[in-house]
Amino acid sequence: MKVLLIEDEQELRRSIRAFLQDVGFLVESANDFPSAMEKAEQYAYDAVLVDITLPKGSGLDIVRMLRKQNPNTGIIIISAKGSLDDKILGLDLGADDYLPKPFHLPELVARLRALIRRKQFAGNQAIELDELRIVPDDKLVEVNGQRVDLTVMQFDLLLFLVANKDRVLSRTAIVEHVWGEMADRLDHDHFLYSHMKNLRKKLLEKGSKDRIQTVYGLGYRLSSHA
Amino acid sequence: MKVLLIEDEQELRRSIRAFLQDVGFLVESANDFPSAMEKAEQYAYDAVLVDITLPKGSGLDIVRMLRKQNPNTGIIIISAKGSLDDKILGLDLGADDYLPKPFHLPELVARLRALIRRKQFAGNQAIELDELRIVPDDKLVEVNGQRVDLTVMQFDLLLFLVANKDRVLSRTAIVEHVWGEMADRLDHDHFLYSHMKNLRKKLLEKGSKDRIQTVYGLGYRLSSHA
DNA sequence: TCCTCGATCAACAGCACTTTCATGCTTGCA
DNA sequence: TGCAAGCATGAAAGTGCTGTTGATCGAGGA
Repeated sequence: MKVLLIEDEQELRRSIRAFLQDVGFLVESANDFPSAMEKAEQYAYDAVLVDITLPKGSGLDIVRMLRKQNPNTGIIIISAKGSLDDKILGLDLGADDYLPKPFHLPELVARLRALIRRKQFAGNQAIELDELRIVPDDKLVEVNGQRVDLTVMQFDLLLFLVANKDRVLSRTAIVEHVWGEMADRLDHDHFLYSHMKNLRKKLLEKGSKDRIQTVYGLGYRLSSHA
Repeated sequence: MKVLLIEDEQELRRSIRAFLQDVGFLVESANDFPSAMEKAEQYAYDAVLVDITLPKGSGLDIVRMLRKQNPNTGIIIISAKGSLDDKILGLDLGADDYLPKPFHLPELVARLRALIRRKQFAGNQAIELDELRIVPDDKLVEVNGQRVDLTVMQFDLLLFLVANKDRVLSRTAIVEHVWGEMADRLDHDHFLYSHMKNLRKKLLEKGSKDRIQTVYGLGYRLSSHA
């Protein structure tokens, strides 16, 4: 996994780089706008981490260019400005995630991993698992060629399960990823039960295999070879 | 999270131990070289804190041994010698971090937590033993490619056995490591018998080799070359 | 405005897992 | 060989987790 790190503060750049390399990424880095642009144009990365405030330019321009050039590159904005505008603008331009400084490095790694996994399923490519077919961009799910109408929540839930197939996912992890920030509430589990039930029901009704398994005491797992 | 603390100064050892336990670590400690070596060899810890200057030996030898034995154990050197040589030597030998005395305990905890998290991310790899395959993060166990559904207890138990493969583990040690603090109020032997039985049964059912051996009067051992 | 549908939430019933218990088998040693 | 201690087994009790049902709430459409 190849990552481009665009960050002008030397100390931060070093620590991020070291940490990422520690956990197995290949890292290249750039410390100002021109060199970042050059590297970003020249090579294809799996993911790019970009600071918004750079010497001689704005990270937002890099985001714009990257997105135009290659839709498969994951883009995470890291920015000191906690400003909502920046966040919205960045995501509008096509960034995939936004991480305000200061952040914990393991958090960055987690998001990076999640992003790369997601990207593998992106594009307009369908994900196929025997009888199950999912087209993320079209929000389409089919079982044996027959369309299954899912609500947005159910769709996102299914996508997250499929993107992490054969892994046990904790309820907490699921809620955090699918419902995002509003996950602070207490009574997570019970409303997840309901959504799970509805999702399973709809899939089974259409004749899908019983792929979503409950792992007692841990969470859920979607099996690829049911 | 299990930590081994190797430190000869009694007062310091006590305060570190107390502090770490307060914030939720399970702590074992050793106060001289031989006993440290014994414990370090005997069990797999999540992390080891080791003082360089010890009675009857050097902490550096412990670092060397630990690193050779188990790449997944985090190692932090704590040393009064601020000498650069020691630091470099220690890190070269495979320690993950270096903390000169005197230090603040919260600082130690912070580094310890960071280290363990990093190690967990790095340790995302599967453990393979012929027909047996374990992916800790996915809570996945496979025998000849076929999934084995284990309960949480069974999984933790198996992981501990595998992490200490080819080593005889006493019942007490197993219970303490897998069940942690609540180990006191349990009827040790009897319920371990049950869990062992269930674990063996599930593995054998899927066609695994008979790896878990009973060592009469001592405990159990999981063989890597069954 | 009412109506419908989906999201959320609480309560309860059922079940899986854990732990204990009673019993019988195996091992090491005299 | 016999006996004590150590170990395995199956069954059953107890605990906590999960699925289900159904009520409430709010958004969007008629």
